[in-house]
Order: sequence, then structure tokens, then C-alpha cells
Amino acid sequence: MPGTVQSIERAAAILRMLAGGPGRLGLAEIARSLDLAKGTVHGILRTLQHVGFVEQDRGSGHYQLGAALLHLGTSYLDINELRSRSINWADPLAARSGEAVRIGTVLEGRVLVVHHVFRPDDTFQTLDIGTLLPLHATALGKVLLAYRAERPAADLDRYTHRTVVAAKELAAELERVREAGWGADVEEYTVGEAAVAAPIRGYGGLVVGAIGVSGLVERICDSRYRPQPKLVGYVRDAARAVSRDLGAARR
Amino acid sequence: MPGTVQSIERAAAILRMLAGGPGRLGLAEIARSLDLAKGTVHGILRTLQHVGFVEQDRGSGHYQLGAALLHLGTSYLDINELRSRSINWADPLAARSGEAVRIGTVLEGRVLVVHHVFRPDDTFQTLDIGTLLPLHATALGKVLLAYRAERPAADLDRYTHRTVVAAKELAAELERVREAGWGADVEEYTVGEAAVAAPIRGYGGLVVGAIGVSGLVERICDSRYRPQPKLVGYVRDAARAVSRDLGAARR
DNA sequence: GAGAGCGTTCGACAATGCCGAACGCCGTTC
DNA sequence: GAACGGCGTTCGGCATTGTCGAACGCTCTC
Repeated sequence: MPGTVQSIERAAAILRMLAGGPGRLGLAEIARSLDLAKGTVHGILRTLQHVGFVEQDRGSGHYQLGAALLHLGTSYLDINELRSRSINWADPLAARSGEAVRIGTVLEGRVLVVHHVFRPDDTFQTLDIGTLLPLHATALGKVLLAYRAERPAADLDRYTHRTVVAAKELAAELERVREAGWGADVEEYTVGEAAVAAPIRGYGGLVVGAIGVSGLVERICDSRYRPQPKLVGYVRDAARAVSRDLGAARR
Repeated sequence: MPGTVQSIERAAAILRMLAGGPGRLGLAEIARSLDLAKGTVHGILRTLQHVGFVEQDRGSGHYQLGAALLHLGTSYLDINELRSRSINWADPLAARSGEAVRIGTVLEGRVLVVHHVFRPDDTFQTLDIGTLLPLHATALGKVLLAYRAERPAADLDRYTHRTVVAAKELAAELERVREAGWGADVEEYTVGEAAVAAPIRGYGGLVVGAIGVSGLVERICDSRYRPQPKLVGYVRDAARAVSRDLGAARR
């Protein structure tokens, strides 16, 4: 691929560093991690600060992400077609299933949540939009993995005692997802919670996202830890409806 | 100020263009707007696409914001202190007032909404986090203007027949806000709606944000279009509480 | 079929970004 | 209190990188 602009790539790497980890980093630490001169990093940070993508804490001198990114992030949501087509189906799915609904796509080897409808009750919930979830340990992620050339990381993180961490076992699980046309995680990402997801296809039949419901394992699954067929049906119905909307939009 | 990295500034300008307007732009249009060569813009877009900040529509060739920005945007929210300190007071204010609550700060000469609590009822509402609002035509904006060296744009946009568009009138209005310690907009931004806001101060007493409630004008105001004193009190209480939290965090 | 405008590519060139070195400041240790 | 280490910042020389004009192929319109 022809050359890219090095300083923009470096700036993006700095922003990604700031988005991961503790959120605030010193210049020297960034320079060490990226193997760049401190003067180089300083020039990039000064520019990012100038455009509002980074802010510097006056006391500690540390850097953090800036406010301008919030507007860019939500502007992305406004034009994200997967999300705009899914919104109409996500609320009814939450109402019908009684569970929280999330829609995700792949970003940087993980699931990026682009829409989230709260479970329709009064419990305390936090909005997951913008969150990155693991591919191998979530229902959304398994579905996205199953239909992509995407390879999961060689080293799979364990989140609970039920997380699949062996590559062979994951491959077998993904085969099951392809056969069934839906995926699940049962206490593989969060203890006490389970989820079911199905693929959303775009123009030409490619999988561009996934939609799923999640909740307490005893509500999502029967006594033998299998997702309730009723819920699976609801999710697949919603996935098909969104897929139709996405396909139709391209005609 | 010492030199900044030109190509990063240009990349940021392109991203801001894509965030405004229709959301999808052609390369030639971006080049014209920024007075850059098409080859230059192409190199920058290719790099932004490579890092996930931009996507290209295969059919039309047009460019749009990319998924990576969503994660950066929400990561910013996670570390935004104004927001994290405000969250505890925003829900009670919504419950107490029965209205929607928003918290905002200044970005690019406008109000950036960093937190939004829905009005506690079942009406359809859309989440405003990440949205940019005008300074001169909103309660949040007037409060932020009143306590900043920030100058509003010379040319003030009109949103309703009640929008203040004369600089002198706005200056007088901001003087009133400073005197009263809170601001309001009564059908100045949205017909049929009114809002009340109060300043949130950070360490050293500087105004770093504003918190406000908004709703139908007949619920926010009395019959003479004056905000109800009870609501004003609730908002000011919440603003003081958040300000204390922000001040306390720096000790 | 001609023309206009698009996105893309390429190579020459000079402008810019990079980095080593040095600085002042701050916190820690002795 | 002095010394030390590591921080963020600044600066200037240099060569690498980014820029841009020109050309291309494609698509759409007339």
C-alpha cells in the first residue's frame, strides 16, 4: 500500500494509547512506549492539544483525551448506517425479550458497541455505546468472528472460569455458530450473565454487525444452561429485519 | 506559539468537516474547502482510513467518519471529570425537577453536551451527549458565555423569533446572568421549550461547565414567561454541589 | 461520442517533521 | 540542604517526509 502520513499515524497511536489504560499519561511514557523521541512526541501532543483532541493537566503535566473527540464520536454514530437501520428494531426487541439489547461491529480486533437499549426495567444500567468488548468471550463477538476472515488473537484472555481460551475450542464453537446461525455466551464474559446474538448482513450478504440480548443467566437460559429458544428466535427475527433494511438501502 | 505539525492540523480539519454538514464528503470538495491539492487530501484521507478515523463508501467514493472515533469519544467521557462529578447530581435533579438534565462545557465556540439525563417519563427522547449547541441561544450557553473571556461569534444565528441576535442585547443578557447567578432561554433555541442553567466552578473558582434543566415552556415558566423560582433553586443547588465535588477533588 | 469532474497515482522537490542535546523544574533521597 | 534522576519543554540542523502538479482511468451527463 502506498505511503501513509507518518505523523498522522503516530498521532493516532498516541490517541489510542490515551484511550486505553488509565486515561492519563506522561509524555516520557508515551515516548518510551512508541519508541519515539520526546521532542517528537511533544510536537505531536502540542498539535493534538491545539486541535482539541488532547488536553494537558496543568498540575501533573500529564496528557488525556480532549473534548473534540466526543463530538466526532457521536457524529460517527449519527451517520453509522448499521446503527440507524437497527434502532427501529432494537427497542421492540428489548420490549419483546425484556432484556438489554446491544448492536456491535468489529473494531481493532474487538467488538465496538454502536447501539445499546437498556433492559426495560428500573435497575441501574450504564450506557455501553463506544465500549470495546472481546470477540471470543461475547455472543456478539463470536457471531462477528464466525463470519469474518478475522483471526482472534493467539492469546485469548480469560474473563470467567467458563471463558473459552483454547484456539481449537474456539474454532469448534465458531463452527457451531455458523451452523446454527446464532451465538451465545453463558457466563463467559461476565459471571452470572448470558447473551445471545445473531448476524446482521449488509449489501451482498456480508456480515457487517451483530445484534444481541443479554441478561441474568437464569433468565436467558434454561436449567441446562441453554439459551431459551424463544429468545433466540426473537434475536434472529430482529437480525433478519435489520439485514433487510440494510440490503434494501443499497438498491 | 511554536510550530505545530501541519499534517495533523490538516487531518483534524478534515475530520471536523466530516463531522459537520451532511456527514459524507467527496475528496475534491474537501480539497476545495481547505484550499489543498487533491493529492495532499488523498494522502491524509488514506492515512485516516488506515487508522480507522475515516471510512470510504465503496460505491460513491465519498468519505465519512470512522468507527475508531466512537471509542475515543466515549473514552473521553470516561475520564471527563466534569461529567464524572456531575453524574451523582444529575439523576436527582431530573427526579426532583421532573425535567431533562444536561451538562455542558465549551468546545469550538459552542456548548458540548457531556451528560444528559432523560426527563423521567416515557416520552420518546434522543440522547444529546456529544451534541454541539449554540452559546447565545441556550441557557447552558449563556451561562458559559457569561463567565468566560469567550466572545460569541459576531454573526449570531437565529433559531426562533425569540432568539437574541444583537450583540448589545446579548451583552446585556449576559450581565443579567452574572448578576443572577443563573441563565435561561425561553423559546430562544427551540419553539415551545425553555431551559434554566447554572455555572459549575472548578478549582480556583473558574467556571468549567454548566448544568441545566429543560422542557416545555409551560412547565419551566410561569404565565409571564419567567422560569419558576423552584426550578431555578433546584438547578443552582445541583450546580453548587457539583462545584464542591470538583473543588474537593483538587485538594 | 465528447466533455467535465471525480478519485487515484507518481515522482520531483523543498518544506516540514524529527531528534539529539540541553535546559529548567520538581520530587526524592541521603 | 545538596545532589540526583526524570520530567516536560525548547531549539536548531538535517534529511526524510509531505506536498503538489500533472496525468490517468473511470463514471456520469448532455
